[in-house]
Amino acid sequence: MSSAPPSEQVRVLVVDDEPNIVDVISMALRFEGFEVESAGTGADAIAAVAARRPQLLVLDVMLPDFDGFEVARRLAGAHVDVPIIFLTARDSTEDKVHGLTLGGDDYVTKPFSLEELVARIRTILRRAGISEEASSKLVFADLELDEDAHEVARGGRPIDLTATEFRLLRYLMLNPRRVLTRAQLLDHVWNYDFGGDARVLETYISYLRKKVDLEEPPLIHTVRGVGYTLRLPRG
Amino acid sequence: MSSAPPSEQVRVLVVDDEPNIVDVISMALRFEGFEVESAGTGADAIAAVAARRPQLLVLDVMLPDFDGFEVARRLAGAHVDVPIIFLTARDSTEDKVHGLTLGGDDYVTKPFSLEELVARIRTILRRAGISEEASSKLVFADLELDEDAHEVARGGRPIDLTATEFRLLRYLMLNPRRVLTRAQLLDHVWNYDFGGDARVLETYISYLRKKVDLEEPPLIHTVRGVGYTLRLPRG
DNA sequence: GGCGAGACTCAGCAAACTCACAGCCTCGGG
DNA sequence: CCCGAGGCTGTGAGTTTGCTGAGTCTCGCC
Repeated sequence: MSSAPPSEQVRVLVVDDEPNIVDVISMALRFEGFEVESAGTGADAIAAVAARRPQLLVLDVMLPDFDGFEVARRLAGAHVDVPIIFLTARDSTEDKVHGLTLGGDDYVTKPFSLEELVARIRTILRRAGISEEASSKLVFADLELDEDAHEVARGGRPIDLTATEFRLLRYLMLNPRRVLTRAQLLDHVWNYDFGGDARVLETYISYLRKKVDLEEPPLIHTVRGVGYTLRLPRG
Repeated sequence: MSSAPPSEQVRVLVVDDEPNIVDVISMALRFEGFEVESAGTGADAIAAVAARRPQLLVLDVMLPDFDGFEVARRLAGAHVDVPIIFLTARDSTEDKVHGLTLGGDDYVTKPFSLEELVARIRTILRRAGISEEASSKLVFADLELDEDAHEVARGGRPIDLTATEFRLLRYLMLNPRRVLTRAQLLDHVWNYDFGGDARVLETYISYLRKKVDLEEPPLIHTVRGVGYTLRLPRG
């Protein structure tokens, strides 16, 4: 939603054996302007990489034939140098992934929010020089958010945000002046399997306001019956 | 109504097993300049998509054979990439819809107002680049309404409207210079199952006038015995 | 194992909104 | 000019919606 697709779309290969996950990720990435292929096994993944030469892999570590690390190893062995984002469960396999962020790679633990995944993808593409966008900074009025450094400042004064607060603010800043519905915010900022009380959103808006909007002109506005928006006070 | 149909009409497929709902939606959309097909079951829907290649689906989640999500899944499986607006009841199924705003998709909970539905359709077509209109702004004389930002201004001065006032004004602005009957206004702006006193309409016209039409040339005009219209004073 | 931070739930309060109603006003026909 | 139907608007009740402080639970860290 944020941006129009560039003249040349970036090709991404999504590898996961759960069709639901593949669907959700594919939809979101297509919508973000990526060209998406998918595969369900390690073997398919390697074949698809050879055939389509994607510029980035989103790769589940848990695959029916051999695991994601093995896929990465084989690609490296074949001198295919493509950045990878690993999807991992929040369990023991998480440890194995730790060393991976050393290369161009990164990982995201399931369940994740789509915002999270897209942000990682953008970061990696930027680092790899593939993306069109050079900056990792979002700016609205005197509010700044650095996606890479995970830093936020208002009027130059740094602000500490928790992970959820950060994601929420980032999504708002990606869509300034547009009213985002509760559904959109919940879908993008919370994990894809979040099934809880929708009122969390209000709680976090409240938190954000207390940290970000205490001073001067408030930027976070409620649009009753619709949702929230980031904008300068009017008139 | 709003605008002359583009050289090529946008094709919409409406899927619902309640003939009443299909009729109401179809009529409204045809009136808005869409080319409308309909189907009553999931199987029919898939066949119709294959045969007619609609550019958008309005899809009830509750269908006699298999549900709307399944239809979506099968279409995705067949690599048919068509945006979908799901119709859902305000109950447990509402939860399942969670995640749908991720892709190009969206949902509307029953009972909805036709204005609501049409607004969502326009937004999605705009986002998907299918619509002829790139802008989310409606303009009539010095009155402006931004659908994305949910902002209204008269002569540059911002105006605060409630949700209902906003829908009513939007419907008027979508049909400038045309006289809209009370029935049309009630049907489009209020939920289709609204059973209350038709005099609400007058109340809201009154509200709107106080907010929008206080200054200079009044734009909202009563056509006695018929309805209301948005136009410049004649003479 | 205890502690603290963060994520989420919950409930009560406050404000805003929707709608009904009723009396007044206006328009247009006779 | 008078009258009636149709339209307008102030008042207020009932409901919805949103905000916030307090509490629970989990998890990582010491």
